[in-house]
Parts: sequence; structure tokens; C-alpha cells
Amino acid sequence: MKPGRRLPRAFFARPSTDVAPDLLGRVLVRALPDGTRLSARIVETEAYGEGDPASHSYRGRTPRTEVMFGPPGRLYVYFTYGMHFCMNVVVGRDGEGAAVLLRAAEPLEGLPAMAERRGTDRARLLCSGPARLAQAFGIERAANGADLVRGRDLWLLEGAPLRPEAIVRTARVGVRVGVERPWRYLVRGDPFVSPGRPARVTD
DNA sequence: CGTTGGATTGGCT
DNA sequence: GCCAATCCAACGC
Repeated sequence: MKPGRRLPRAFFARPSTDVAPDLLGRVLVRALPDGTRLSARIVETEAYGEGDPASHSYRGRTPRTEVMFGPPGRLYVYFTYGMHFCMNVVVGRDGEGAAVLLRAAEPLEGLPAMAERRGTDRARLLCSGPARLAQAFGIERAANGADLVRGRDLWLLEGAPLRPEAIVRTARVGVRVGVERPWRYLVRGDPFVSPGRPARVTD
């Protein structure tokens, strides 16, 4: 698989429910300060948008969600459960609070570096879950707001998008409201999808 | 200012 | 399957 070029700004300037499934099969790349290159093929995402009670942007702009309301193509990182970071790609128009949560990926390059951060060698456990993925890539508070289109530390390559038939849509994982929206997207049968179980499946 | 619970994970029963 | 870990944003007073 040829990873191809970087995804352009226009890719992200669309509704979260368009971008989320289109991110499957794309390749997330990180250039670490020491020169190590990490990459992984995205296999699971979730869409969050305006008027969505499960979205952090639902109650308007706050210091935490400011990046979500900014221009598309940037990274939105949040801290949760007192110990985990999760990463999102900001989408939609500037001023609109929308993003796509990156939930799982298949490690491609830099597995030893990922294993060191994750504390395990097992490939399935490196990036299969939103907090695991962020930890494997060394994404923390400092990466919040990073530009994926022009930045030199983190970006997304075209990779190979999935055919619609290869994409499964289910309810989102871990949300208590907005459960009725089937906005979790995953690659059908992919072993690197997270173990998180949605409240309701619409496969 | 005090309270509440979270877009999770991993270890233990 | 259950639950603790561990911080802090958001909200209510």
C-alpha cells in the first residue's frame, strides 16, 4: 500500500459524519523529536458535531473546547478519567464545533517505540482504543491545536480509503447521551478495532 | 467554592 | 463482569 500524499485542508472542511468514515484506511504519521517515525492505519473513528449532546462542543465554546471551534485540520486533545489523553481531528467550518475521535489503528512503523510507551509488545494492544492510540503516539496536552495539514510533527497521509461495503457503522462507545446516533465507524472484521462495546449496534 | 462524573483502561473476582 | 485509578472541566450555589 502506497501511503500517498498528505490529506489537504479541504478534506477536513466537511461534516464530521462525512470525514469520520473517510478517515478509515488513512495513515497517521508522527515524527518524534529523536527522529523516530511512527505510523498507523486508522481502523476506527467516531463523529461528534453541532447539536450533538455527546459532543464536548455541545455547551458552546470553553477553554477546553476552543480548538474544536477553530479551523479544520487541527488536532483536538482532551484529558479524561484523570489519566488518559484522546485525540480528535477538528472538522467542519471555522467557528463550528465538530471533530472526529480517532479510536483505533493498526501499527505500521515505529512499533518498538510504541511498545515502550504502552508497556506491552502485543501489536493488538498498541493502538486499539482512543487512549492507547494517543499514548502510543506520545500525544499529550502539548499537541492540542497542532496543525495536521502543515505541521512537521504529526500529519495524515491518503493511504487507501475503504469501500462503503467494508465499513461498519455502530453506536458510539462510552457515551450516555446521543447514543441513538450511529456515528462510530470501523473497518469490517479488522483485528485492530478497539474492544470498546457500543450501547446499541446497528450493523 | 464544592460537587460530580467523564468520548478509558487494566487488573482482579 | 466489576471497579479503582486519578485529575479536572463544567456547573450549581
